[in-house]
Amino acid sequence: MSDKPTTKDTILDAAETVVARDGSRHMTIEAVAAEANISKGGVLYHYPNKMALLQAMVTRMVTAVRDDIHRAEREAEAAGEPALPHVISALLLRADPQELIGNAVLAAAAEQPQLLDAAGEILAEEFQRLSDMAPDPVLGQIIFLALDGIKLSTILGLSHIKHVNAQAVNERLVSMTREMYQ
Amino acid sequence: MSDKPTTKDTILDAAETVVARDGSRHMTIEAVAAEANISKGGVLYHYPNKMALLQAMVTRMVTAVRDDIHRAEREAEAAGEPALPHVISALLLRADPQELIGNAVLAAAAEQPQLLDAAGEILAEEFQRLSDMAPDPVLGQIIFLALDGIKLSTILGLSHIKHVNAQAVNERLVSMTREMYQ
DNA sequence: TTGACTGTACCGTCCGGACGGTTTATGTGC
DNA sequence: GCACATAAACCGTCCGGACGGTACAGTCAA
Repeated sequence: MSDKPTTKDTILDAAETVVARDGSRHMTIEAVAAEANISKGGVLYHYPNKMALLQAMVTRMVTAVRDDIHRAEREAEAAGEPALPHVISALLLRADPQELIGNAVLAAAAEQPQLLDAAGEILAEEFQRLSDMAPDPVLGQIIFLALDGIKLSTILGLSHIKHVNAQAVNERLVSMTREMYQ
Repeated sequence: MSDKPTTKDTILDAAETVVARDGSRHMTIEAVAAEANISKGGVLYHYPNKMALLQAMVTRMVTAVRDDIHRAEREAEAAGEPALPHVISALLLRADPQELIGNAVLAAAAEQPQLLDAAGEILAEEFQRLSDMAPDPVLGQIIFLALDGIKLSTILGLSHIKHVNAQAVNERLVSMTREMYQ
């Protein structure tokens, strides 16, 4: 089931690669096709127009994040532990191929910011729900915001974190979460 | 001296408005010109090409942030207090016209990600220096990351914060900073 | 036979940028 | 106070190239 990625996913991967490397401005259908080793007609066969491609990029990202969250919650429940620390470290350790996921956000924001409205709603509800279940909801929010800061500045190439001991920051975020439960 | 904004600044404001409203993809020289009530030729008189315009947007943003930081540091020194809490609340309270500043980052990332390299270096050094002077540097980093999360998700229209008591988060970030010094 | 493509050609539109004007502001000499 | 010069600020138009999208004939494996 996980052997060969579908062509649709190959195309989405290629699109994210192009965005990360060249900027969303240069994410043209032709460029995506070339990156995916597919013809332009082939891309348009799977996604009838560019909007559909962007929508698919955003949807894939949101569901990937939500699945990670839910998986971490199930693991926590199975272990009889509070969910939040599991969720935080899951989100920190996300094995995004080359940190690519999230370039979907850039591409969508570039073409039409409203494309992100639905995604924003879903993620907002998710994070609201999670931080509300923390003993200290405000601190929970702050931790999620720090996660956003890490991810978004990485995507944008603002290298705050590069020079920093990222490992220390990660560990601290997890331990801060754990300490709320003591 | 501060009566009439220069045409150059009017153009930069217009560019940020367009990016925020229509997406960086639609930030064309014509669109910027229309927003600024200037002709296309007029824009190209002040910025010889689009790259120069983008560069100016980024530069203005970086210097604005740096100036805010330095001003807060001077105020803290004058009051004989530690700098960090002043800096944090200054950055939180930035009176960006409509939160526009920072769309420069989006526009630049869209056209050519390398445009942000220099800006990223400058901001990284600044934040490194600031968090190093905190009693707990890792916590300082985390607080700065939370600031990034707030600003960047606002720019991208990901509305995590909207539903949240933003006031409470802000106050908590400041008080967390203060508590480091006790 | 069908679905998943390839390849090429083409159209309409948009955009960056060049260019040649034209107006406006600022002196400068008398 | 005025004529004039000069440059800065700005306008309107045009061109070449790129891009999104369409169309369609052909390939090829299952």
